[in-house]
Amino acid sequence: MNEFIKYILQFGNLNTQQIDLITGKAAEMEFPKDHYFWEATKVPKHIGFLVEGVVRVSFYDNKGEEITKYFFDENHLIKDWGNFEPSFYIQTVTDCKFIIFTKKDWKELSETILDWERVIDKIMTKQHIRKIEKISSMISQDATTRYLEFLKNFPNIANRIPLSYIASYLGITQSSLSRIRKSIG
Amino acid sequence: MNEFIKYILQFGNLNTQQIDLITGKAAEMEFPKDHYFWEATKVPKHIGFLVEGVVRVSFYDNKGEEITKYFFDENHLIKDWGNFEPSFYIQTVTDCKFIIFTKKDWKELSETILDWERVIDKIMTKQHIRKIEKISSMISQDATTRYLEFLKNFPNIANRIPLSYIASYLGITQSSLSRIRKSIG
DNA sequence: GAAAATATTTGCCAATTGGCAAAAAGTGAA
DNA sequence: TTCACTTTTTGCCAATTGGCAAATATTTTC
Repeated sequence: MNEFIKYILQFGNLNTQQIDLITGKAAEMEFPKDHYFWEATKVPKHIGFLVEGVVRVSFYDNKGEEITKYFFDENHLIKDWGNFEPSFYIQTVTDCKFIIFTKKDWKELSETILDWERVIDKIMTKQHIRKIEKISSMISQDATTRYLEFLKNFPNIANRIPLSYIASYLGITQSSLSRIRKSIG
Repeated sequence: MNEFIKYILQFGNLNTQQIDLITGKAAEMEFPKDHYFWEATKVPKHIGFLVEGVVRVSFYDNKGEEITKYFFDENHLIKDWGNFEPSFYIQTVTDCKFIIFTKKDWKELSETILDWERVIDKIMTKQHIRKIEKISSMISQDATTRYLEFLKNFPNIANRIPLSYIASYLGITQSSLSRIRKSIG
């Protein structure tokens, strides 16, 4: 929980009272590895702050192949969780710890804490920009470089999640990734 | 100018008075094709709304090659214009029409118009998300598909700007792009 | 633990793309 | 127009990646 507050405080000031209000509404939730939120969106349909673990977002392309679109890791705010395109799947790829807010509670925070929405916007903007940097730096790199980049970004999961997740994220085939892995030892 | 107001109004309500305030501070500026802002950042260092034309952002990679990182086209708000990494170049690739605000005027708008910053944040968020969609859909596509995608996004410039701009944007060599062009007629 | 199911690696060959250099085409200046 | 310069195209070959299928390896289930 402290992680979350600490994270928020980087983007704006909050007094003790406001912090208490937030923590009062925040619910910690843990999900095991491989949990799909898709069938279970009922609960965390609102806002989820990923405290620990890695999540991936995937979809099925027009060939029916499942493509990993993003990975999220620690300290990532997932807003509009329920508003992802319906064809997107959200899945934990490791055990995960979230902080969840219901829509109602979130609304109350917006109304009570001046600047709340602005702080959240700032966070989302930062996340978006980082994502753009990450993705666009992948273009024009060969597959090996992209994989090394992935290893840097997600050092702890490479050998614990299916190869296919990473391969589709990198935009290459499983076989190619397997060969790349071999070649870099 | 109307374009700009029309665009803003999609993201929030403004009354006549507010609109007048905005248009009073907005300066239309035109720049010819191939104008680099880099050496001339003095003027438009603040906020620029691209009304007409296409702009590209580029940088030099570690091999000393100039890479086109983004193209922007109509109805794009360039915020923090002066805050692009110093190593980035901004250049018009066609004749362009901008609406420019000075830092001072912009600040006044923020202070006078309630929600102004929030509206702008919404716009930036939308732009970021679109960019993420655009870029990430390019990964895992072969070069021909990426070029066709580029043609869809920027239908009017493909044959009017240097091949090298497009090639580096797509992450391929000029020769490859030349061959692709030939192959798709 | 054994069998079944799933995931990964490998082999083989084809398609794509890169690297380099030369040729061709286009552009601008005098 | 002609010459110099820049951009684009092409040829040639190498490196990378894809596609498919079979072989291994790993994980799950019973």
